[in-house]
Amino acid sequence: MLQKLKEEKLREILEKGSKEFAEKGFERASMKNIAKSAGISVGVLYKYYENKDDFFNACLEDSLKVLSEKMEEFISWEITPRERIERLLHLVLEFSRENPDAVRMYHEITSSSFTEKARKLATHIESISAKTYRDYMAALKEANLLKEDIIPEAAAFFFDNCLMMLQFSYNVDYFDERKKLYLGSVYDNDDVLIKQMMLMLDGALLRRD
Amino acid sequence: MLQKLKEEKLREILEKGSKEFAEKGFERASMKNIAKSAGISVGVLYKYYENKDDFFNACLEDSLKVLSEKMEEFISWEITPRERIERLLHLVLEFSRENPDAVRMYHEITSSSFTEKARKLATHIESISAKTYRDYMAALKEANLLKEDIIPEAAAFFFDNCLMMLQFSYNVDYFDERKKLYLGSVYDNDDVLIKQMMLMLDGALLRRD
Amino acid sequence: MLQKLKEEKLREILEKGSKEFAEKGFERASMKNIAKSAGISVGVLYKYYENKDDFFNACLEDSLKVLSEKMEEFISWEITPRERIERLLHLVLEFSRENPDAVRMYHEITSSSFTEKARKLATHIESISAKTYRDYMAALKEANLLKEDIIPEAAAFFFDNCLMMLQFSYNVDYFDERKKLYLGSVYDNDDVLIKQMMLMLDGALLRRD
Amino acid sequence: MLQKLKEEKLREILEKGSKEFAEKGFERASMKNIAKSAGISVGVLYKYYENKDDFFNACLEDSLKVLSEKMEEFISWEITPRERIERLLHLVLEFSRENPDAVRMYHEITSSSFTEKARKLATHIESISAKTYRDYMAALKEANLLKEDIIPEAAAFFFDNCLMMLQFSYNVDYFDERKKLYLGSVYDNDDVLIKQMMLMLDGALLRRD
DNA sequence: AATGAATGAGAATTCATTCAT
DNA sequence: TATGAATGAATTCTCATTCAT
Repeated sequence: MLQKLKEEKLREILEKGSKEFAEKGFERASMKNIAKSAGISVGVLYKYYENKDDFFNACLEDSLKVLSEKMEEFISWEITPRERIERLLHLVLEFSRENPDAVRMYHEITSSSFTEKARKLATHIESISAKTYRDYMAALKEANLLKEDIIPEAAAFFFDNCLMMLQFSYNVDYFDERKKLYLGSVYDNDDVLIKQMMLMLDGALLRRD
Repeated sequence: MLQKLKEEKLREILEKGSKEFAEKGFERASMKNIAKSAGISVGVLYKYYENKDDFFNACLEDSLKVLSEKMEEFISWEITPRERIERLLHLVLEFSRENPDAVRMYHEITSSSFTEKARKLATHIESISAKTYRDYMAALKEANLLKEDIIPEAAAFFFDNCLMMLQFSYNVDYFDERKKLYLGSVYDNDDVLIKQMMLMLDGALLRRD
Repeated sequence: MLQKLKEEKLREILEKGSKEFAEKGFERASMKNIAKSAGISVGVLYKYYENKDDFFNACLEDSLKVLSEKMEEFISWEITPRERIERLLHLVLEFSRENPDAVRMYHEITSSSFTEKARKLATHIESISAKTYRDYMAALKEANLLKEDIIPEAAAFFFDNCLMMLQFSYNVDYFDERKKLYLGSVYDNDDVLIKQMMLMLDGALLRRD
Repeated sequence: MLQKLKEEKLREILEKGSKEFAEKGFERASMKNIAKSAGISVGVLYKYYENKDDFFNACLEDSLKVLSEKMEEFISWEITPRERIERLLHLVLEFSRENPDAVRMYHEITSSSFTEKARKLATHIESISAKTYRDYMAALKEANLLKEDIIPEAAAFFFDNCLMMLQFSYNVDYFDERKKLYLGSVYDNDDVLIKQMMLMLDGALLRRD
């Protein structure tokens, strides 16, 4: 019972922390604020986490855990390449919608001057998706489904770039506004956008049958 | 003469400011540092600019000016669509190489919690490229060169997303490391990457002739 | 049995407390640390003692108790004045060796800004030795053994000063290093130092026979 | 004029700092308090000094400077050994009276857990007086004025111990009260005490002529 | 007009003390 | 009764901004 409560509290602390970091960025986020919004005292924050950096890493790790779990699914699907791309696009948007702060925190660490540890954490996640996508593209190549002339690694990079921008576009304020600039609020229709992305990624990567 | 001197000084101030902001991010950048590296006193900084935010905006504006100038060229070229894409990819990398701080500052404002003014400034630039790319895609459509089924606005968005990631990949530390994860240092060959991007963008956007 | 256990525990608490206070000084000593090293919770510490000050006083009192016991012995010895001085020097060093924390805590309260209570406690001990030494010097005077012209009270003060510095020199880091500065490690020989002190105290206080 | 003002201000800062450190000890002294009592903002304190430790060292150094200057005089006097001792006793009291905070700060660092730098500073001063006194005792020995059997180093140590206790007794609250315990307020007469100390030190160290 | 010393609000962090379990 | 998690006041230190010189 006590354990249960603790876990719930810990969860709330991480969530409120992620929220603050996602909204304000590392520097502008305030430990006092986070404590307040999580309904605890600063002391607790420093009981569980050594310092602000450490706490940020914990929030980040917590946020990215979900992401890497999703990634693992990706491999297991037994579907055609086109379906896979489509499903991944859906997955990405779904994840973004459910974990906006995760995406925002992720974007946050792409900013300059971050702790070694935060960097490593993010790079770890990246390396997972990098491997996943590279393997996938290599498999496509093997199956003669990848366009001739295209290097699998470059394809994987291109593919992830597109997905990353998609995520940012749905969660990071700046990119969201930018998306509207391009698509207007008319096309603020996820299905249309996904279909379009599908078409372009298909054309970019896959051999015409 | 005095005017001339001032302008040069102003130039240096903006450059040194952009450098500091690009390297350390807004919060970690220090007004004192900037003044020092520009060879002036903080007092002067505050004579020209109301506050840190205001000065950041000035640096950003200065950095992005070059970007929007380049953009205008884009429209004037009289070349085939494929050439245009290739040339743009080259242009983007060239710009990145010559103005790394511009790209980094640009990336900086994509971060959370920025001033209204900085946002507007960036949005202004974005709206220029958005219009440019949308017009271009519309023209392609008109000329029946854009792939059937593809909405020009979505194509423009997709296209700019790719270019943006390319810029970040060449200038923002985090994305640079990420690029290496995907491509390894083996493919750290700009020409190969550009050619690959070309192939994919071509396949994504343009009708098969 | 329970009482017995408690007493042992109390003993350990006081000892570990004295150790921490002696090593780190009042401010840097941590209640949590003390509790931990005594194998209890902070709650218990605050059950027995009102606050840090109060606990410090208890530790001090405990440490100084031994000192005042030793002092009482001093009076009972039936020996010549010279023997008495020599024996006291030995006693002081012995005490210092067996109760380094007591000496260090004693030194600690000589520092500025201590509680009224701690002050009173120490003053109480001091007043015992002051009386003891003054009585002794008065007795020497009576027996015409004290040097002519010397006021017994001044002699007692002088005598205790010497003993106090001796104690500090053997227990307080700073004074230990200082001792080495004067005597070098060559004379880091207690017997020689005591003999020398003897000679000087003898010459300072006692009438030439 | 500007320089003059600065120097005066600096002087006040160091004095107010020394006062606070002398009165409350390092830990209890508050930078905010010190700034306030010196009529400046905390920022100034941190402009001139890196941190609290650094500022403490500066205060200490400033306080001890006077002490080491006085020490140098000691060597130059051309007087008889007995006169020298007497004059030194006067000097010590005079210094104590004029620089009570210096003595208190000095006593403060004899407490546990101090910075390496503060330690070195104090040890430096100590080493000067150690050398001075040892040389002096060696010279006395040479001139056959030191008591037979007494080792000059031990004599120097003994001598400085007495002087140190004298200083503490006149400046550090605790030792001041202790002095009264021994001497009562009746003998709170410096001249008498000095004369008595003279007699005892003479008897302790010097050969009977 | 230029300087850079001074200001002081605000941030991170610590730790004696309390109190729910 | 014992525990140790939680509290929050207090402390050090930073840095954008001001303003006397």
